[in-house]
Amino acid sequence: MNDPTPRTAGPAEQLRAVGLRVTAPRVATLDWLSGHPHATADQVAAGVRARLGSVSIQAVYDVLHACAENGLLRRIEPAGHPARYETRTEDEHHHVVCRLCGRTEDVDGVVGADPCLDLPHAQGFVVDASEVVFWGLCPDCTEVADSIDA
Amino acid sequence: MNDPTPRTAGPAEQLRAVGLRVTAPRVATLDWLSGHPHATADQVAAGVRARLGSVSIQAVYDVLHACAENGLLRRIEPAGHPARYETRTEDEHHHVVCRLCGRTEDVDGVVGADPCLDLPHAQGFVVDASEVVFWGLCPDCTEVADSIDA
DNA sequence: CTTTTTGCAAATGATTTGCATTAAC
DNA sequence: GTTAATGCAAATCATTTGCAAAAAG
Repeated sequence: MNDPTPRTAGPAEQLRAVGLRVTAPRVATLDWLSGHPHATADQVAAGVRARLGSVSIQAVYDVLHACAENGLLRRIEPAGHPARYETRTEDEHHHVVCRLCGRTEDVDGVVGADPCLDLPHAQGFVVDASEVVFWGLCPDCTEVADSIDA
Repeated sequence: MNDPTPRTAGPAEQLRAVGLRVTAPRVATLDWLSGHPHATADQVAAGVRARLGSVSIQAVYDVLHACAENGLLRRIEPAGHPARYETRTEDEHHHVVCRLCGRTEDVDGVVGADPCLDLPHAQGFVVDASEVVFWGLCPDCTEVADSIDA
């Protein structure tokens, strides 16, 4: 109960824990994003505005950037699509991305602490992270693609 | 000798094989890129201009796009860095990318036809490709980072 | 009351697009 | 001679930056 940064800490506690000021846009962003994973900056802005009224898109970018820098958010940047953000930062999981609409979903269990992705050094690089993206079509876009082919 | 599209087909043959017109910018791009993998559009433009004289950057983009569309080039888009291109399209290999300078190198053998990356379906998606990027610092940037920390 | 955030406007960087000109086939 | 590829200028899109005003600690 008195754990300074419990697993289920609210946005305000999380922000304080990493030394960021607690502001309405930040709390609203973290809170909204926890219920809407893989949202784009625009979607976050819409969600935050629904709660707070007008918030500039630059402020949203600043919130997302500050939180990502401090480990409160994870940023996903699928090639050719706007970046997406999620609050799930604890575990290593990967993503499936739709080539057409950019819809992004989690992929669990496929690549865990897999030995095949352990690579401390390669070509003299000091590697600190590995990232897996699965590309394909989401259910909706598969339908659309099929109806065009037919 | 008479194989219409031999493994080691030159740029011109490769272009004809996929039904693209053979032009100087295209041949020069494919040829130069085969000796300079993981180059950016700007670098390709510089390389092509060294051989042909003035070639517009838009023409280079068009060449890269047309060739990538037709399987003659592979495009790599590391988050936060300009896209890079390579002529190695036959096999599934992955990449290490430097967080600072964007330098990109091949990673072989680590993730091949690995069972852990086989995923025909996920969340209802029809998956057609998986991509692995290893993030870190290249030898040069590691040195720079160390001298700053010190 | 000091420092960080926000808002607004303008800038940036990579890439794409429209259209007339030129070159491949 | 058609059709596709180039050059040039202008546009686009996501994101960043500079600076003054407002809010957090």
